[in-house]
Amino acid sequence: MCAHCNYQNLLEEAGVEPTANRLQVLAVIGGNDAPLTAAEVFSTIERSHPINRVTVYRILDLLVQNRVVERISSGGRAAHFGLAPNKYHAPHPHFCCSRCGAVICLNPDSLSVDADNLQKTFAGEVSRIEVLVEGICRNCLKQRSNH
Amino acid sequence: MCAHCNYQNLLEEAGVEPTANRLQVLAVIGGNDAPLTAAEVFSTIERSHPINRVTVYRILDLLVQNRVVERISSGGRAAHFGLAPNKYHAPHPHFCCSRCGAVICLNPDSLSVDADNLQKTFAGEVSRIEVLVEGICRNCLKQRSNH
DNA sequence: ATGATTATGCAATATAGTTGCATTAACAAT
DNA sequence: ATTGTTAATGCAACTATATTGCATAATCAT
Repeated sequence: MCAHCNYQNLLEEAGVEPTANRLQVLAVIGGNDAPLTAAEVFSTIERSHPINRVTVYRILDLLVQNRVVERISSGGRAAHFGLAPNKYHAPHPHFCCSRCGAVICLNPDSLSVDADNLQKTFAGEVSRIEVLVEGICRNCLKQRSNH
Repeated sequence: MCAHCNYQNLLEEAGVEPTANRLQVLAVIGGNDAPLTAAEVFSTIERSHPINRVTVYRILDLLVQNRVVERISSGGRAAHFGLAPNKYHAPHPHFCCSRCGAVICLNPDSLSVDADNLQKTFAGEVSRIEVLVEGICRNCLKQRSNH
């Protein structure tokens, strides 16, 4: 759904063989405006094309490993997957509704994180900073005020 | 382990009946410098006092609900639990080692988050902002350089 | 004591993810 | 074309984590 993203190129640039299944997984994730769970990716693909659940998990791992896809820890149990930041997609925080479990991408500049001090006080190697905003989404707020 | 925290008071102020099990759970969490999984809390308590696994889950839910304890989404599968921010404990980011799974509390001012724009662009109700730093911890870095 | 409410225990179940091994596909070297 | 090699996928079984429903025990106000 993103005009800039050629999924075939994304995979090749990451050094990942662009098989049909991998392209499907990536297209489903890239075509969604909110990050999806593995189960959602699986059932979406399955509607049009037979694929195994385990294959989806393995492809997701592979794509996360190669930074094509980003694993987002939602408040709930299942991880969510979205396109990893790249030259067309700025890193951005995610919102998790603690009522309905929805995961939503927030505006990249709705929050700014200053990590300058981190290097000074922490001895590990940092690869990624994830910001998770928790609360009640608009829909759930509406429903709650209804009674 | 925290001189300021009286667990009994913490529970009472939160409106939670301070039963023996709840005090144990809270003491184990408060007495640890890094957030623990439910399984870790359970097995720690179990060593000195019989308790059911499910009870631990229920108490953790209750304490999270009442903001005595904070649920931290680590990179891995199991949630981690630490003391929720209160007047003696500033909110702080957490580090997750993607190699060994360790979860570590970072310095409260190692990262600063500016959420001013969030209200302007987001219609939900925000209750909490969680910052998760992912990477390789010091120990794993050492081990890796050993061969 | 009696009854109501809350907390805990126990067994069963659900959910998410992983593993081991078999099969198939892709492709290079004869 | 045939063979061998590697990579990708499928399938079944399994593991880890968390949740549920219902029974029992504890607590507390009458």
